[in-house]
Amino acid sequence: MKDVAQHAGVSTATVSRVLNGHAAPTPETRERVLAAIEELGYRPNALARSLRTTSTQTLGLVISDLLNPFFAEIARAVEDEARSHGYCVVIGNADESAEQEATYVRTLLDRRVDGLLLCPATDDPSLVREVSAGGVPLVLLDRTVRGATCPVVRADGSEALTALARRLVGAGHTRIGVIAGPPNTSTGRERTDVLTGSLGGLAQVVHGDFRQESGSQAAARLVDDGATALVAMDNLMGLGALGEIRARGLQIPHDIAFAVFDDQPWFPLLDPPITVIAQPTVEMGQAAALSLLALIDGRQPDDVRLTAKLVLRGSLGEAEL
Amino acid sequence: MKDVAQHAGVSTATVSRVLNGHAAPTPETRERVLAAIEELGYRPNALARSLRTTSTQTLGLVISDLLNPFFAEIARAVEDEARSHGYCVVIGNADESAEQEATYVRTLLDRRVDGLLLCPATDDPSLVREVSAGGVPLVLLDRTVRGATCPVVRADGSEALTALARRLVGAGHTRIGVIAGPPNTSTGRERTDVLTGSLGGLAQVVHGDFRQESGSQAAARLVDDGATALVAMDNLMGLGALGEIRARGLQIPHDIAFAVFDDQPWFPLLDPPITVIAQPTVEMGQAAALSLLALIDGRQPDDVRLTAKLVLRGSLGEAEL
DNA sequence: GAGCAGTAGTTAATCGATTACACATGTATC
DNA sequence: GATACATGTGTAATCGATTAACTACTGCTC
Repeated sequence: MKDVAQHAGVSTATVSRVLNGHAAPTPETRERVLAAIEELGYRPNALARSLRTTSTQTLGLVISDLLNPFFAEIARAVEDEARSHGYCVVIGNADESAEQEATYVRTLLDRRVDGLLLCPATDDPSLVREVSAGGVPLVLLDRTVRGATCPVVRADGSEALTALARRLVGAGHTRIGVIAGPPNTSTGRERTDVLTGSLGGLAQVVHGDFRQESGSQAAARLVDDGATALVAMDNLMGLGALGEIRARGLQIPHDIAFAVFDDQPWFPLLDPPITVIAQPTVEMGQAAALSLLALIDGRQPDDVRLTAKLVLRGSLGEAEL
Repeated sequence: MKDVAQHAGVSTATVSRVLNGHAAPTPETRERVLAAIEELGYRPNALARSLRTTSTQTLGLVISDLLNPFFAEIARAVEDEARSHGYCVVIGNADESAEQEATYVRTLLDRRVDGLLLCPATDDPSLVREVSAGGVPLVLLDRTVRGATCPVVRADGSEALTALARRLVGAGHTRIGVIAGPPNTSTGRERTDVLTGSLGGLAQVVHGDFRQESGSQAAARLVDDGATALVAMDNLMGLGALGEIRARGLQIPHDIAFAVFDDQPWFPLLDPPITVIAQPTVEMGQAAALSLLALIDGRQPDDVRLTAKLVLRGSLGEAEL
């Protein structure tokens, strides 16, 4: 910057004003400065700028697993929305581990992100408190924590789950296997509670960890126990369950009815196509980014609840008639 | 930091020394400083530190599309490897657009990443030159550019493609549809060249853009033209092609043989499971991260070529006998 | 022509760390 | 007891920007 100033025969203050579009400099000076910038190929140092202004134009996003297409889609949406507002997004992968999540959150805070989007790995509010205590704008995404005091953006699957339960019961299933998420996550618990609630005693629950492997294991146990219908509570566990079903040579829906919470582009390609509860991922990402930007802006956004929808495709068999 | 120093009754220099594990401070002073840090909940400002040290402990990763599981997996691997070396990764989404790619690269440079991993959207070397001119360590990943002068990490699918071609020809296919990537990407061109080369005149090529929609369209055209076998050059176009095949009610492999470049966890779940050329994505990500770290370290890593493997699963029909 | 306002630009403090250099103290050596 | 050397700590410059406060100049009014 000093070089540019010298080159243009002005002070660094003037260069800075040109850079930041301040009113002061004469069109003529402005020209000279811009020419010097061009000539020297100067690019401002964002670190120095941020240090001075205490704004990094950066949002932090900590998610559980980038390999989970659900989160990838959310990340993508957040990123798009943020960019269109002039913000960058730094993504952190917590790998469903509370410890790694905490590490990442702290790293992001150390780098002075302007705000943080968090998909909490567990119910535990301590990390959220820590962030709030630091005064950093925070929005929770997809999941919440006990006694959360910050805006939350999530999908509401109750209606869809109730509808799904009604169909399963209506079709005469009496042993319905639920491959649930971890009970210490809000999504894991709530979805399962709603579904088992509506199934009134017909449900058998096995908890997984939102990963493929746990899906296969849960499916194996539930099928062994005589389940005639299986509902997986996220797409990765669904993938695992489908693998197990296939490995056992079971036919959907003839031998077993099947549904997944979370849609994926390849579900319609299976035979039969898989019935799902589709979450509005893109909207969730957008809404979360917007809430966070509002918070950064000093406004107080409301919580957002978007509805997930039941999409019938055939894998429930007669339950879809 | 000043507060901590005051609290511990020392100067900021000493605090800094404790923080950075310098030899100097007395165990006793160290204790006092650490106590003060603890008490005040002090966390060092990474911006200020980076400004002073000119090192951000951050790598930039610019990929074409986070929604493409291939890149998501790579991103994940890069991130893991980087973290284990004490580095953070900032991911940028170029969305297969050269322009957005350039924007992102510049943003990352402005933030003074210590090194950059780039999956170039096109063959054009100008962006790469710009980065190199800036003296920032750079490694290309998955794709290369014309006359690249920096380390490149990629998968070599020649052998697998040749093997695939041999099988298709051997099984008597005479109109083989190739859903190719964009000709202005190295992967798009090279894969297609190798395959069509080994198919010796039996290939019909339609270029897509590595996205689902273009896959369906290409598949539609090729099937209309009488193709009895289809090869998609990446998983998203493969997804699109499968959709089209299904929409037309064609049976794999009876009506049409099918294979995809890129494996995905759900390919084995289809009926029949899809034959693929699997790329070692995790290894690619790791290798790229390691190469970049080496470069940052002042060493000169070699190019890395990992081999992609043909995985036969049944979707080629008699070609797999 | 003195007084005032307005404009364009400069000087220097500042953000929060790191670190070369200076300084004070204690120990070993002759 | 003077000299040298090691050791622990403090002082202040520095990284590259932003910006409040100030200066210099022009032009206008009375």
